[in-house]
Amino acid sequence: MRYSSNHKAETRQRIIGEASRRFRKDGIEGTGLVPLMKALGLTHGGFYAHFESKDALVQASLDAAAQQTLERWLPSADAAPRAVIDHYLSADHRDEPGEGCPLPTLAAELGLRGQPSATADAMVARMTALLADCRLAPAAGDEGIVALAAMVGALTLARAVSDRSASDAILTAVRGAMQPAEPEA
Amino acid sequence: MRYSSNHKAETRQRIIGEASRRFRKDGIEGTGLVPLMKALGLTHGGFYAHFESKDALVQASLDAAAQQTLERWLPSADAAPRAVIDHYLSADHRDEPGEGCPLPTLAAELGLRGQPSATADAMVARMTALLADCRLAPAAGDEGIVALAAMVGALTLARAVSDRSASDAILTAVRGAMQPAEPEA
DNA sequence: TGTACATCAGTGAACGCGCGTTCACTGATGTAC
DNA sequence: TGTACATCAGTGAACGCGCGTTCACTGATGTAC
Repeated sequence: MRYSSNHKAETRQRIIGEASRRFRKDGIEGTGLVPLMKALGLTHGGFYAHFESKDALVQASLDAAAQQTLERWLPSADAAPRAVIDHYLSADHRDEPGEGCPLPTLAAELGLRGQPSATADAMVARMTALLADCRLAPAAGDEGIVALAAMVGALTLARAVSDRSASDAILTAVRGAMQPAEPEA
Repeated sequence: MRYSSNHKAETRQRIIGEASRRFRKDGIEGTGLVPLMKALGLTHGGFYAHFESKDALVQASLDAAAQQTLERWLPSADAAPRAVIDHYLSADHRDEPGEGCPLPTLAAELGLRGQPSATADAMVARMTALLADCRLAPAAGDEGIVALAAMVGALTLARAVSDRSASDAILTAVRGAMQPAEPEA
């Protein structure tokens, strides 16, 4: 079977799209190439006509997920930053990891696979810039949970990022922001 | 070979200790029972004299890691909360996931395995109480990274926790704390 | 005190399974003549 | 315009491997007599 000139590129994009969803939803280890290709109506043997290895697909899919997430949010971020934040921290986003930000799902897995990724670096940088004017002011009674989220998030990101000094900067920034009530002398 | 009366209990504890380190360092999927038992000088067949399944070991190891982490930090937390926070957000803690807090490593994996754990609930509750008096005050220029860490951490924790209303509370608290600079009208 | 036996933590071979990857092959279509 | 051929995206069987789990067995030791 011979196909139209852009058929191969289209198939490649379909593989990346499905993979980027599955990696976020089921993790990298939890996503097999056989079921992935089958879901697209293809056989697994054809995979290697498009990618050198599963790792190459991981890289391409992570890039796609990062770009898709940023493209969806960046335009509205300046006009309505509240809406972006509300969506990020919504039950919908929590319950649909396959469609959402790749950092919470994939950062930990990249970190423990010993595969910190430059894509994570870039995404962290872009999101940080996006949030540069954001103040953190927990309501009374919520200080603990907000502090814990920042600590867990900081460690997760610091392990995922490939640039060592960027990783250090994440830890330093959050460490500096934490102001525990010191015990009375 | 028959052993002293507490030999079996000791072996069980050795398995849990090694597993809890490996799960944090390499992930649940990334930790095989064969290499795990071999590292303890045992054969894998004997595993099932101690645990019903790998999932049972995951549960026991997660409990052990949570308890160990809390026991190490709770005593000094009242006297020196700054020291606890500084260690949590240190390069050492980042680089030694096997010895550290199980939340950053395991929360995402539990969440995507669809295995939210009551142990995560309990650990989040204890840590939140520990940090209840903590104010968040990022230095100028660090607002973005601190905000991103809190968002990523919140989503990671919200996916790991088994109690739905506790999960909602994490999202709501962090959402409420985020105060973006609104654009000029 | 000495012997026979029951216990049971640990052994090691085997199971079926899904994984990532390889490879000889197919066959519809664009191209050359 | 009609025919022969080259291309190459996709097929499907096969590979070795490590996984979680099962199970018949071992053999040192505590217990019963």
